[in-house]
Amino acid sequence: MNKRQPITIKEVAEKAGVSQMTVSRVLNKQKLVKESTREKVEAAIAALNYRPNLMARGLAGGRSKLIGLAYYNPSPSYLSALLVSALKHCRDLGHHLVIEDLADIENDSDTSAIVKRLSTIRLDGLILAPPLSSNTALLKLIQEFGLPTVLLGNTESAESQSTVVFDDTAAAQRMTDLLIEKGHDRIGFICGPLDHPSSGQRHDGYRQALKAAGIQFDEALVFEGDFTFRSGMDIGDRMLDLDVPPTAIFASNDDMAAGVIAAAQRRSVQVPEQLAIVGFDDTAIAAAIWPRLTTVHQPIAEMAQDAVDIISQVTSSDWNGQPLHLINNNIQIIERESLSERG
Amino acid sequence: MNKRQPITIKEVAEKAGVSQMTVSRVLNKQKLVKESTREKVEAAIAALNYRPNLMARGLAGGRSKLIGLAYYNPSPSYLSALLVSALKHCRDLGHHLVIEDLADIENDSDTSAIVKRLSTIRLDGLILAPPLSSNTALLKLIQEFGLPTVLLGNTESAESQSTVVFDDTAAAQRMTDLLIEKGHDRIGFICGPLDHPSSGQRHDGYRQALKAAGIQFDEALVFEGDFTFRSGMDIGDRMLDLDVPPTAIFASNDDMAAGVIAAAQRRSVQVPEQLAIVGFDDTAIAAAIWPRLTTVHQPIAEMAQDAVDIISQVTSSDWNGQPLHLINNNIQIIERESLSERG
DNA sequence: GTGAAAGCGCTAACAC
DNA sequence: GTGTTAGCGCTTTCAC
Repeated sequence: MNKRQPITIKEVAEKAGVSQMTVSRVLNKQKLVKESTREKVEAAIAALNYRPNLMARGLAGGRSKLIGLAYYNPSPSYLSALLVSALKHCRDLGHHLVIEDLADIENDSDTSAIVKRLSTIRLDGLILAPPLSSNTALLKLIQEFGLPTVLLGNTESAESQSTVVFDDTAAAQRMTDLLIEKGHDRIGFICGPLDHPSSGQRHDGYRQALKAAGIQFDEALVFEGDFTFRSGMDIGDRMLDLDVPPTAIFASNDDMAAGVIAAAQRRSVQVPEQLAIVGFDDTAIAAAIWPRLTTVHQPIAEMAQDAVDIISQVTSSDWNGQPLHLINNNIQIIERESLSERG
Repeated sequence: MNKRQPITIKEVAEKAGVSQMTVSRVLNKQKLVKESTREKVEAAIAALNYRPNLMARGLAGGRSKLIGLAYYNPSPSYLSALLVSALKHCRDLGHHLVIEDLADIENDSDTSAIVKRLSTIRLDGLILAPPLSSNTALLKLIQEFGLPTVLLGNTESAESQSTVVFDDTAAAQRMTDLLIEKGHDRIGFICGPLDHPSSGQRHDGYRQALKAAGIQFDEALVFEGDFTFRSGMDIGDRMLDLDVPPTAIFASNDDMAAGVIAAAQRRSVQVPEQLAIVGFDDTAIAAAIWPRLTTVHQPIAEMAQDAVDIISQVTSSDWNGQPLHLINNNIQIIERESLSERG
């Protein structure tokens, strides 16, 4: 068909018998166009099968319709969940997602290299997944650069940038409560990497629940993992090697919980009869192992959608300049087979 | 710093005391610039911290530096592997990845809507993940549209579009050989969805290996799954309910193999002692369960990289117009705990 | 409510 | 080797 000669706004204007400007107005859904004119233009657009050129729009106007999503060393399952949802919502809103894997962000010069890289694409906005969202050096550079940004997950810093967060503390507390309710009082905890603020918060939630239940906190039952299956398995082994092993283990994400299950199965410890194991996030892996994980459902999809919405709003002309802060309070515990009443 | 007033090529040209064109040549690494001039320009670029504007480049020249990656209903683990590698290679080559989830591609009108959507972004090229790469209606439309495309995974159609494929048949045959070698002769097979050409090929490889070993093919041992964990678990249950269950099960991907392991564990069938289970792909889940999966390593990362390379080549000026066809023969079986010598 | 002119930042094609 | 002249397709003024 239209092999390498795409229809332009000019041709649409001619066909509709109006000026380019009017077509542009229709395209941008501006209100100051007479209904009959709008219809004529829309007919011409449809007839010619016209598609606006994103590049030209980006150059001339402000918006590029491109939203960046940057991450660093994510858990694959978290990333997929994030991507799929962000993508879907972008599509609905007519945006496109540009993915940036900020793999080599180790020192300050890397950080500025990344900002440079981001600045050649003319992103309308940027979504930062944890733990990037708490990398203050990066945040500062991006802000200087003036790119609207949404921070995902808890961050200590940013009042000045929009955020979408989950109440990790409350969620971890709820999960620990459940464990206690099921009769456990010797509960191991696997913490996430400390560069994720949510790691500390999940740990806090765990401790608060213990305290509320009058259970003595035992440092020997807390280990730090790195969110990988592998680390969960290693730590599971170490916990089971303790003189008095825990009767339940709460891992700060599903991958590590799956690792603990593997460690238990390898040494024929029955789950959940001899050892209950619970996770956090409710990503795909939680239901893809046996026994399936009881886990905290983190509404990653909703949060991704909110992040896209915020960029979309911030980009629009009627925007008061204030950053938005969304707290997602949709805390749910998904109960599956990896936790049962303690016999 | 440069809040909303980015440096342009003009300023660089002034600072370096040359014309915009010369700066442009340096930017595009063209050879016809005197070394001393090039150095001057590069110094100016560095001093001003200049970043070219992608939109302007895309509008003026041909290239947008944007590569699309489209998929439909992928297994999350396959998708992550693909993404991570494609992303990394894009970065190395100075491209950016635009992800398109073609979720609602069910009928022909959806197909053309998608092509329209793709046409507003000015993609340099498009990578199609299976099973999109064998959707002939989509392929035809994209070709008419004239967008350079790389098809990932086996496709029946396309001689006219570039491809990057894996020898699924040979790989499945090798895996089946291994199973036979370990003493199995009653081997269940879980086929993938039939809209993936590779499903048929993996099945072929399985049958060819049986034939070569003189083992009678038994239709009752073949089931069709949909690449999900869930379907693997269901089919695992059905296989174990057979009057004479298989001693080994070969699933066409890792997620389904993990499902079979879960089904076995749920009914306390020992893996691999009572039932050996092997998968295909060697995605993250293969090593994230216990026992870990023996599986065919599909070089997804290499293939993604090749796909990006092809787009990059096809985009460049010295391109003879012929589609490229890469066959990846890097077949490896990763042996882990889910398969052992039959006792 | 609509149109005309100008130009966003860059590169193609041609000069010199 | 390098500079000049035109646009790429659209949106922003600012007229009418």
